[in-house]
Amino acid sequence: MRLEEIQQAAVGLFAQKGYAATGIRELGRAAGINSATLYHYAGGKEEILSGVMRTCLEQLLRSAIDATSSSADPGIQLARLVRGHVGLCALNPLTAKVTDQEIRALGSRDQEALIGMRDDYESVFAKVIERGARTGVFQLTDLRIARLALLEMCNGVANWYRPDGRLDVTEVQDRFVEFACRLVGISVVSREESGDLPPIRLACEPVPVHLRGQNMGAAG
Amino acid sequence: MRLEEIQQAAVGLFAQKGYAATGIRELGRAAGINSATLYHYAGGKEEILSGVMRTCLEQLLRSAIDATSSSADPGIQLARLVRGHVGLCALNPLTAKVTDQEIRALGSRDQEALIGMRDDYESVFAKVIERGARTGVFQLTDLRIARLALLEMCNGVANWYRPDGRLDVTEVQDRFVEFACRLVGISVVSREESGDLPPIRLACEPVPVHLRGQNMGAAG
Amino acid sequence: MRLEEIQQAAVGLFAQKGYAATGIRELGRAAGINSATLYHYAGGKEEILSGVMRTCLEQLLRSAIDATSSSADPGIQLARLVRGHVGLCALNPLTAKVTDQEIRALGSRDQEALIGMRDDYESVFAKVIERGARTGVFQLTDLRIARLALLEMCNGVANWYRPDGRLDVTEVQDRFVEFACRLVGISVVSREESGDLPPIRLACEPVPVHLRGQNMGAAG
Amino acid sequence: MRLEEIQQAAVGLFAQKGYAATGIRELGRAAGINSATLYHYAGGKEEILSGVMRTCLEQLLRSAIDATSSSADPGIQLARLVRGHVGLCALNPLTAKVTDQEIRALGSRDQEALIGMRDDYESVFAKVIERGARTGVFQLTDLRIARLALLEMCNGVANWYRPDGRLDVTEVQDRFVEFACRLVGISVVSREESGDLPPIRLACEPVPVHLRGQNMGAAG
DNA sequence: GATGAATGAGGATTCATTCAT
DNA sequence: GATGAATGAATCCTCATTCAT
Repeated sequence: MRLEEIQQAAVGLFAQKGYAATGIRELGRAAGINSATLYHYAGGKEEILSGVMRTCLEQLLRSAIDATSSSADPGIQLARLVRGHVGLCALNPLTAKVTDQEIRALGSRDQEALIGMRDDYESVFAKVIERGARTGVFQLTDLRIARLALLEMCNGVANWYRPDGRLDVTEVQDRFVEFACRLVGISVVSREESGDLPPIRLACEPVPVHLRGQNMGAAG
Repeated sequence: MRLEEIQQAAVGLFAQKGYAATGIRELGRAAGINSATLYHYAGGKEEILSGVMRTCLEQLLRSAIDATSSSADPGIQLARLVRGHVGLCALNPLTAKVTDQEIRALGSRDQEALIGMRDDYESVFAKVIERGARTGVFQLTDLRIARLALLEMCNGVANWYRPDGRLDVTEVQDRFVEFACRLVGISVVSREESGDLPPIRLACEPVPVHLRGQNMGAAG
Repeated sequence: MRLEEIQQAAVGLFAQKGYAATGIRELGRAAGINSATLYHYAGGKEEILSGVMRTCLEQLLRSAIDATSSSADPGIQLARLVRGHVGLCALNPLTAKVTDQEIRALGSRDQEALIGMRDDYESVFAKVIERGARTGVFQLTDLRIARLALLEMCNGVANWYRPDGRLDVTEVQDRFVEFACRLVGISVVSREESGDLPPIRLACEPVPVHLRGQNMGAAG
Repeated sequence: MRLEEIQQAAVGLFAQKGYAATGIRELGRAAGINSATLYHYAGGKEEILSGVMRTCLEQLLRSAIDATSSSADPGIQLARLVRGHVGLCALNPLTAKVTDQEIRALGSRDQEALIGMRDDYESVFAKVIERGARTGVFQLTDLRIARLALLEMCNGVANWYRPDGRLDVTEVQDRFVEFACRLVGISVVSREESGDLPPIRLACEPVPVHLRGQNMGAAG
């Protein structure tokens, strides 16, 4: 689909140079089309950004619901939340980075909606942490600080992980589950208990170089 | 000094809207001067940004050297590094955020120099972690991931802490020292062992509203 | 063609006010388009200038080669060079004036290239004069001074000749051939021997008022 | 005197970059003073230019009157006019160049006055040529073309002659007297008949490098 | 006499977007 | 479906000039 190619090009540029510093002609060039054609498929610069962010946040929300629905144990829930978040950030680092950093670029309409989604997502973490602490499972002094530290740590994955690097996604997920468990003061949740959430590649994430041409038909 | 007022106004806007999305007239308006006058004192938009970032990174580097020079214990060194980093991020959240996110906006000349400083800073963390792991003090599987997780977690403070909020800086520092110790698998380093580093307010950090006018003479 | 209209407007203004004193909005207004549109067709102020100068110098070079290729007699060659140069300056006075005076306004890249072309052109004169003097045909004491005097005299035509004035181009050419011959100390070369070079109007030369609308279709 | 230093700096820059492309701060820097101080002595950018041009044209006019007052012979008068003009252009090439090229930069008030002076000067040439032709001494077909060719040829000296070069001023004057005589069709006027006009260095002409420090007191 | 500070106006250029083709 | 053409608004920055010190 043409829209997704445009989104991929846009995510790549937005992640690298920032939304405001990326020109619409530049976007078109990266997508291989005229900048006017871009409006036909994607409807404008801001709409591209909001579409990408919505895709990302929807997936995060779905992932969070999955993570918390199959077990009532706060430790397992937390581990699965972290595994899902880190998985998404590792497989879609550019999309995740853009989603995390460019909300400010949106007009108030989109901004409010997306901030709402992000708040919904974070409140899933907040509730798990709260229940873990209240039931005495987690050893935490300040729940809000713990949640923020945890989320920032996980978000950070998007800043340095690259799918074409030496590290396996699962490896990184394992480490972050371990960090998260230590952070809240529980023993590490095993991969068996936290690991059946297949990480998902978003359509808007640019395809890394080492995967280029893999699933392309005769057209290319 | 006029330059510092300009830097404060700039940091405030850069943190809120991003460097690229902030206009020079807007900067002048925020600083209470004509945009042309701004060039007289600060020499241009990019120079303002690079000056702010240099100030911030220099302070971080100084802080890191202090943190690692008074004790050879990796745990204590790590705790002091974290305390210093979190202290700076908490007292200067906007400056820290801008420094963390806008390196890409600089020309290659400044960019290289500042990336070099940042790398120097991070390598202090890397060395402490490496020694802690090698001596069997820290319990870590992958040192690089641990360092990145730790740094991102600490950097994140700049994204949510506000000096005019309910949280005390010291409180946040304590929590993050605790998180860091748990992360590397050691028992928590006490405030006595990690805490004699007075956090420093940078001249370029905008003065929060609740502190405005506090130390101003009759002139204001 | 749009580019040529822009060049004509530009040459008119550059000749009148100078390159540096001519604004880009002013250029757009004179060409009947928005200043941004001007970039679409012409690519910027300096590019307009360099394009005009290149056009002019290329024509001069071509003319000089023609002038020296059909006869080996230094006197005839000189007469034909002068006839060509004066013809171009008379038919394209504004373009010639701009080409002569605004090299300094260009960046070093274009400047070097165009100075090279001008030097090539002048060396054609130099060679003819040198051969004329060496063979005893010309009576000259200092060849370099003679060449410079001759060229400046001819260039000057662009400063005062106007195609819509009372003087015929051919008349001016005849006078200058006469002057040139006297200058180097030979008897005047007849029009038959020097005159079969049709003077050429450059596309970038603004159309004088008295010729406006002459060859324009219904569209205008 | 301070004004003359400023004028010298200005003439140097105006000749090199053009009036419009020369900044007032640049002027100050070249003169070794603050741009605000420059207003104290010279009264502004345009006033500097008009002052320089007036100095130059006044000298030319004086020289023309001298040239035509001591002999009634058109040939001798012409030779002396040329000798004077070339002498001034050779000794003050930058001033002469600026005077010749930047009238357009002035406001209408100054412009009219200076164009008037220039016309007065050129009419001296016109009258001599007219009388030479009417009395049958000069062999000319078109008097106006001859005058323009002659003047442009002489003006051109300012474009290539440099006082610190290999050529002697007197040598150049001799050559141009010769050219002028040939141009109007008379035998060459001897140096004895045309040469007792000492060329004058204008106060606004920048001192060439090879003469620097020659007449400077202990102050420098 | 000399200057740093200050500014409104304007410099060239790029912007996101629309529209006729 | 796709694009070149077109533009008003905005970009960063420099301008010549004034003035209080």
